Amino acid sequence: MPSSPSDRFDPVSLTPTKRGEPRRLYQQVADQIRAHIRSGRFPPLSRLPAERDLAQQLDVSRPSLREALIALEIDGSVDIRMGSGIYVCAPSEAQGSATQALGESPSELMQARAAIEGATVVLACARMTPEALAELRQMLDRMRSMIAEGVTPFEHDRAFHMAIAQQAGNSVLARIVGEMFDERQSRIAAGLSRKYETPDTWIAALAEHELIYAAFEAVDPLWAQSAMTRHIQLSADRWTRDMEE
Amino acid sequence: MPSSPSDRFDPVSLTPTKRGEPRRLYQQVADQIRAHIRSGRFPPLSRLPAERDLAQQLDVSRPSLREALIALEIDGSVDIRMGSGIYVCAPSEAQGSATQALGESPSELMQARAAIEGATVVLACARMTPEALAELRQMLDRMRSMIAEGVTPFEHDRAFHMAIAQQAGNSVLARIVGEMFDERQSRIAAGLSRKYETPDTWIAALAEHELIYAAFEAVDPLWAQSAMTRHIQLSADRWTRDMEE
DNA sequence: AGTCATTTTTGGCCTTACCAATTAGCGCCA
DNA sequence: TGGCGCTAATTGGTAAGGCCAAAAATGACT
Repeated sequence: MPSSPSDRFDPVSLTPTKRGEPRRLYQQVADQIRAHIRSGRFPPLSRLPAERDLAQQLDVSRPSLREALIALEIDGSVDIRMGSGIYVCAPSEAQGSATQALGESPSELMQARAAIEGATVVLACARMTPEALAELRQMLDRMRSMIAEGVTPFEHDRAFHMAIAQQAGNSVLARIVGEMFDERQSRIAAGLSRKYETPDTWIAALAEHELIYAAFEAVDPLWAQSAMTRHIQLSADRWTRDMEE
Repeated sequence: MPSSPSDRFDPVSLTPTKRGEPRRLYQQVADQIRAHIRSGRFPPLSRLPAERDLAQQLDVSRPSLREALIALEIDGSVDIRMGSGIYVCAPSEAQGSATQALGESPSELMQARAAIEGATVVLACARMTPEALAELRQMLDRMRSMIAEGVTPFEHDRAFHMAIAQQAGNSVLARIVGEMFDERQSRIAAGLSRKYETPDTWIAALAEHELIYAAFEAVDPLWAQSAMTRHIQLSADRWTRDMEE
């Protein structure tokens, strides 16, 4: 057996993060709402849309949204008043996992990701093993087949970056890489243009992933670094381009 | 039947405390499960009944039970494994929400700092200005004079690192650098050895800072990067050495 | 008999649809 | 003007079903 005796627990932030691929839906939704709050679209003390409407806007079912709201209620981000509505708590007591300051633009986020993940791949390259390489290969293959089927490989994209960060053998770095990835995802969902999901952009992203993989296979840290940096840069370009259309 | 609207004076746990009578159902259910765990009916590491069965036993619907389970998952009481079951966490690391640090060793923290700040100085080097350089110079001079007076220049050390991160022109990076610096400081304070503050270690740290400054002055990104990486590495060495004495 | 691949079963994940309970606003009437 | 009751809006909770992942049972092959 592969015997995965070493996962579970890991309550890194307030929201449990499993290294396993599929993040549960309520966590993703909670992140999205948190991002909306931070971005100012849901100002403090304001009431957000009704459960049903919000569920539709975020494209999830109402029970899933309710689960996300419970998570947000527990960490003090929102206040749910029966029969009245859901209200954003004053930021003073919102001590949720990632209380970030405003003024962090998407491009800055991506630049920071490029810098940090660029440094991470160098470490990962030094500790790369045949097993980890095979795991990355498998992820890319599944990503490719999903694209062919017209499905958006959101989670596989995340899993690829996380697997590399994990391979760097530093749980602090892995945590930060994961948090920054989620932050981007949340903001993409926030600007609900979602043209981002056209097959073309995913094909391009896959090709860049392949390049990173090739660098790992060649055990070439500098190549891996530049490939990762370039991938995130291009990803940012695609993102902003789609947003402004 | 589940409702029993007005009994249950049991405002335990960290669940939101509302004075209003009708506590939400998921909170009541979560409390029931917590009680069962404490009473030994659900021993640690055991698997509790399947969702469907448990919902029936507690006489609530499945969505309500799931909401309760999410609350328990967030505060670390249970671990939900898809396709496998719901398991009671070991009491050691249950509760206490903000237990972020577990599994993140000090050496990992410092390695992550070295990687991230190493990448940050490269960006900062590219945007370095005479004004920023003068500011760094001033910080180092004040640091030197404080050491001479036998005062520990804690804040100036932080300010030096933060000024560089700021100069990189990326607020996301600056935030992360600050958070990681503070994380180390808090852990130093936790392990109350504090021999760390001997003048010798500060003199060494100052010399390393001077080296970083010299690299900036020469506008040599690679030199700056290696100087910063080395500084953090040596800093980690001093720290761990002092800790184990 | 032992081992590996395959199938079946278990169990969590998510959705649609429905009804009930509560609150807030509005108009009505004294 | 002020209180009262009604209605619409909104959250609370339930039921049933399909889907997918993980473990357990099965069977074929060596």
